[in-house]
Amino acid sequence: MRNIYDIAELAGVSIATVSRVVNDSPKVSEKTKEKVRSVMKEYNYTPNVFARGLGLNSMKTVGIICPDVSDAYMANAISHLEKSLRCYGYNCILYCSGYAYEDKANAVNLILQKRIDALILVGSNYAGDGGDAATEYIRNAANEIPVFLINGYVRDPGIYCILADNYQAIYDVVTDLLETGRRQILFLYNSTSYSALEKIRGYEDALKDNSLPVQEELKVYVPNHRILEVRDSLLQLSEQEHPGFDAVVATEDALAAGAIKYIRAKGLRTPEDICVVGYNNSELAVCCEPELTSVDSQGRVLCEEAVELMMAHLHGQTVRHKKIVPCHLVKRKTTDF
Amino acid sequence: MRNIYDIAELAGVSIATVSRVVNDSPKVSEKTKEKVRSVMKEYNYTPNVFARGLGLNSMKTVGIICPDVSDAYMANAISHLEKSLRCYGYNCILYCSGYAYEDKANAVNLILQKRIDALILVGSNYAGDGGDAATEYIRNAANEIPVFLINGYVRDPGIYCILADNYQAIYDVVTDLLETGRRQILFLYNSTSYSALEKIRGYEDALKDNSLPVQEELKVYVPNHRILEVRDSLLQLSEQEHPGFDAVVATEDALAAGAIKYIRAKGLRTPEDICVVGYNNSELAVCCEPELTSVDSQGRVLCEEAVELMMAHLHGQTVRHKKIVPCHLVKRKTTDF
DNA sequence: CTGAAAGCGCTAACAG
DNA sequence: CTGTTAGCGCTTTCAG
Repeated sequence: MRNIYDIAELAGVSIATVSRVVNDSPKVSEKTKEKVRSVMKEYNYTPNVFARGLGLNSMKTVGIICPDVSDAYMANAISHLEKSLRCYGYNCILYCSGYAYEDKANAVNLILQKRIDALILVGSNYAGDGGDAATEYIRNAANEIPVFLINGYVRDPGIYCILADNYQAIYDVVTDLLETGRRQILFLYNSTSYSALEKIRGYEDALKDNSLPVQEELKVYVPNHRILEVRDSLLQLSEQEHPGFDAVVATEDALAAGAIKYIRAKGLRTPEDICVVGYNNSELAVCCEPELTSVDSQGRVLCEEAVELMMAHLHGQTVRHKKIVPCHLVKRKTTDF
Repeated sequence: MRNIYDIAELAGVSIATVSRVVNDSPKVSEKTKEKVRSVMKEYNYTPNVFARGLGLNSMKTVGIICPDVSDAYMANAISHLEKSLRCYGYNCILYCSGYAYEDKANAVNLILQKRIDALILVGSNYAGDGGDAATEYIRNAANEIPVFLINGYVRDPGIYCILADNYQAIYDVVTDLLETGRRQILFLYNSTSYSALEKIRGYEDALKDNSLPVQEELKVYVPNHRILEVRDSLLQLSEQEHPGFDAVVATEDALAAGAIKYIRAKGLRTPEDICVVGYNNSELAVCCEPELTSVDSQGRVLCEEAVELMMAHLHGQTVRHKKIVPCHLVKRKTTDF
């Protein structure tokens, strides 16, 4: 493995010139550039990233943290982020933090020490429930490097938020459901993250705007997203005194899949007896039987926007702190509109 | 942001001592360690990773390449790898390469420049079909740093392979199917990667060992893993002259899910008319209706083994070049055994 | 346009 | 046990 001195000698120039060629500086004659480049090629020279990092205090690397890559939504997001970042010549270092506050804060602190150029937090879990205490570590991080939240929101300088319009998406879905005559709409969720809160708000507002009461029993929380467990929770619910429902709006496809399993277990039909709407438009949606109507939360768009914003910021431009991307409902067979 | 000189001065020692404390060298008195540590804490000092990398020529980072993190199997693997590696204090840099040969080779070359300590290639796509030309870039990489293949196999020094016993898994499944009287077993695959080849071999051997012929029409290749497209391929097949089948063994749950959709579309029943067995035991398996019997390919175990091997190797121990992990069939409702 | 030289912050002999 | 010092390979003034 040769270094810059070798190349300089081989090319008959100084290391400064080699460095300039590597960085494509305009103040080197095309002729010397040619010469140096050919030598670099011949000896298969690649600059040492550490030394480079030391000098520039940057390794063209951005940190990505998500609670769990094995979650389909996040995996998808990371896939898009990685791709977009690479287009700009940036690498990704990945950290899966888990969901606990302490673990998340810890992950952020650890990854900051890697001298990354920017930090991306995937998933609205990082915004907590919007409370100040829950986001302190994010604000600290933003003091050192720009922080980008995918689908989270923290209002503070240095923090940039790219969000799907989850409020509107749910508002619209519930409104649609109401219009087709559904009256008992179950809201099924498994998180109280920022975006979950937004979805709840959309649900409630749609009801209110149609002069319908918000029934607490119709907002049901399940502790995870395992399909069969969701089904069982619902089954259990139906054995207690529960008002019953003729539609379910879920904050995630897996929950909706659980609802479909429930409907089947009860010998009911969808959409006739109960409509179901999922969220994220994942593989699960089409795997369901019947196939699930689901809102597409535009993960790819969010990620691409985030990277674009980041690049603008890194190049010294001032960028907006918040960007909202509309969702899109993909109608399949579990709804009758 | 302070550096080692500041800390040295503040603590009244030399930078060498600070460095030793940072690296927890045993040849520093507890007393000075205490002192230095307290100063580091007080001023919130963290060593510069670049300078450190320059000196040690390592940043405790391993490169992970997979064709596509948005694939459930790979996302899962990466989740486990990341977790295990972090336990040993290693970071991950991630690269999603896509499936094309050139892109894969390119990814490997790019990531090598990052001076990673080891490289992990996730998915048997990296072994190609076992041909020499298809793995040249892997062997090149292994010349510089140890390479670990998750579910791939390349026999060459410096390359370590951790594999699920896919051959045996399929062999056993097919044998089970045969024992319950199935005779026309469709083998559904969408790749000719190393592990896919192993699975085919398991399928063929099981037939042969039961004195049954291998019918080429029963090995059907589909170009992707989109559930509905798989269904359509099968539907199309049934419209042509095709021997028909009473069981399907798929190399991936999504393909099996497609088969289930097909069965439903034809108005048939599973398992009565057609048994279905999937692979990887993913979320999709339980989302299917009825729930899918699936081979658990032990992704977590594979990854943990890989990291363990890697650490042993990095610590100078000699480790075996190949490790095979048995699979495990998870029986659900699409089979009658 | 090109070169010389001073760091960047840390590690690792080498001396005490 | 502790300090001195010479790099690690590159970037970047500052002169020419």
